[in-house]
Amino acid sequence: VLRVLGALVHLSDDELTLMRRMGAYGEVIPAGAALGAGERRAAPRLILRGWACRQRVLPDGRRQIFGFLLPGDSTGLGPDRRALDEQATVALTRVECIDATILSEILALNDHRHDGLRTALSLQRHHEDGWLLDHVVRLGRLSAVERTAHLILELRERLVRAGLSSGAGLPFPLTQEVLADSLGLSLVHTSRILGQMKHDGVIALNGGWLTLLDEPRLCAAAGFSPSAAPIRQLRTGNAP
Amino acid sequence: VLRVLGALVHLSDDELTLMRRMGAYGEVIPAGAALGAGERRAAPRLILRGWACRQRVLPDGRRQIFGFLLPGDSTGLGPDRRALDEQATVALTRVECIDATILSEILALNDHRHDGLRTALSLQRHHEDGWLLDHVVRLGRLSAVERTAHLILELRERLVRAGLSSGAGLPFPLTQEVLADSLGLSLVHTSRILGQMKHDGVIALNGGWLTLLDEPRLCAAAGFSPSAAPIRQLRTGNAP
DNA sequence: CGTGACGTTGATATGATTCAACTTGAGTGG
DNA sequence: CCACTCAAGTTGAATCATATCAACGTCACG
Repeated sequence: VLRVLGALVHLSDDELTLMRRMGAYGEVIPAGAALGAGERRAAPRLILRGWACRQRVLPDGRRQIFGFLLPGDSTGLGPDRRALDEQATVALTRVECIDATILSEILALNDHRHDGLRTALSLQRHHEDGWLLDHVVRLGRLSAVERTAHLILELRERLVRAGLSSGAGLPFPLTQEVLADSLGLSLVHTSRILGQMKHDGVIALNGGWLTLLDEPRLCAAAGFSPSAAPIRQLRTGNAP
Repeated sequence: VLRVLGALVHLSDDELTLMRRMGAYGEVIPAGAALGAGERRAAPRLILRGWACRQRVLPDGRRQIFGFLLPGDSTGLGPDRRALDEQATVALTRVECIDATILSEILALNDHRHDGLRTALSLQRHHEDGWLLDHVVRLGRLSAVERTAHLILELRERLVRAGLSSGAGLPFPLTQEVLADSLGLSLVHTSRILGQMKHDGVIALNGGWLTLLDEPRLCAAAGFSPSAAPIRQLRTGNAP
């Protein structure tokens, strides 16, 4: 599963052997537990299997999920501190991952032989930042259906790249509560939206597996289609 | 105004002279215009005066603002590509800024004499990422009043650091439309929220100047107060 | 055969949007 | 100096989207 990362972003040379040796630092985190819990400063980690999310919980219990970590994704790896990496990371399923502290130190040496890995990881961080921006747009400007469809499509794309989805179907271990806390919706409303999408024959969902039954319609529902709504003028004034 | 940046983050040595020389590359951007419009790839820029924002516009005209750039903030400066820097940046007021292409190239040389500047700028990027995460929480989990109050407080803190606010009042050149597109609300609703806050004597707003009349109440409204709402249990099941 | 996690569904409440009208104040040009 | 225009803000009424409350179904697991 680790070659996922290599394949996912870049060619690599004897970096592969380095990565394989990292396998020695594998660990397993049960669903619901935090990655790096109990550590003063969470160690960098590479996810081999399972899903996790980055989240923040408000004092009154409300939760907001910033994004998801899929197999092949990493956290804490990279030269500089990153705000996302400082948020709590929680396993949503059983997660198999690698403590990449050593890897991080090796990369910090700036050995040219590891340039490939460095750029690969930096590219990944860049992607994650991009997804975060998409997330902002979802939360700020998309309707509930649009948000849901859009997130599904994002996850599918990422899973396809990671070799975990053929395109028409994808593993989908997310609880509706998790989905809701990610999309900024209530649990109940999320359930209704999903129910509606199933009823409309756009998706099917059972046993943690999601199937795209009508991809064009799903894409359209994601809202980035042309002429989804009449162009909203930016304050036209009271002219005509 | 530029020493704002120096004071804002870090001590510096003869980097100051470097920065002063950068003044030669000053430019003025009228309100409403995009920073870096017409450039194939937007040049790095340092803002001396005025406000700008990073935004994305959907095909159907909806707009989402990711965050604001205040005097002392920069865009495009730093070793690696950054997703935020690749979004459109638009001047909200008349903006005086510096084309920092040269500065960027100088910093890329990794001359140790400029370590201070590099870390200062990297810190700033880190801050901006943090604000983006706050923004996600606002959009996803705060009510309209909470969002508004919270954003006001964030802007105040930043302006205080930049020496542009004494704490009780701050320049506030944002249109209600801009505010709405930032907070993920409609223009009309934003107007009502502001009106209500004024009516309640929490803030006063005129002529682009915002005054905090009742800071404790504003902080409370920002929602991060204890017991703002009954603790929401995470799916308690149907026990009692 | 309880118990708890997860999902679904209905009824109702509320927060936010939309549409539309009306102000106000700052230019601008006659 | 006044009429005109336009950007910005305000307000009311109707409507819609989403939240909340509450109940119930189902399945897995001890």
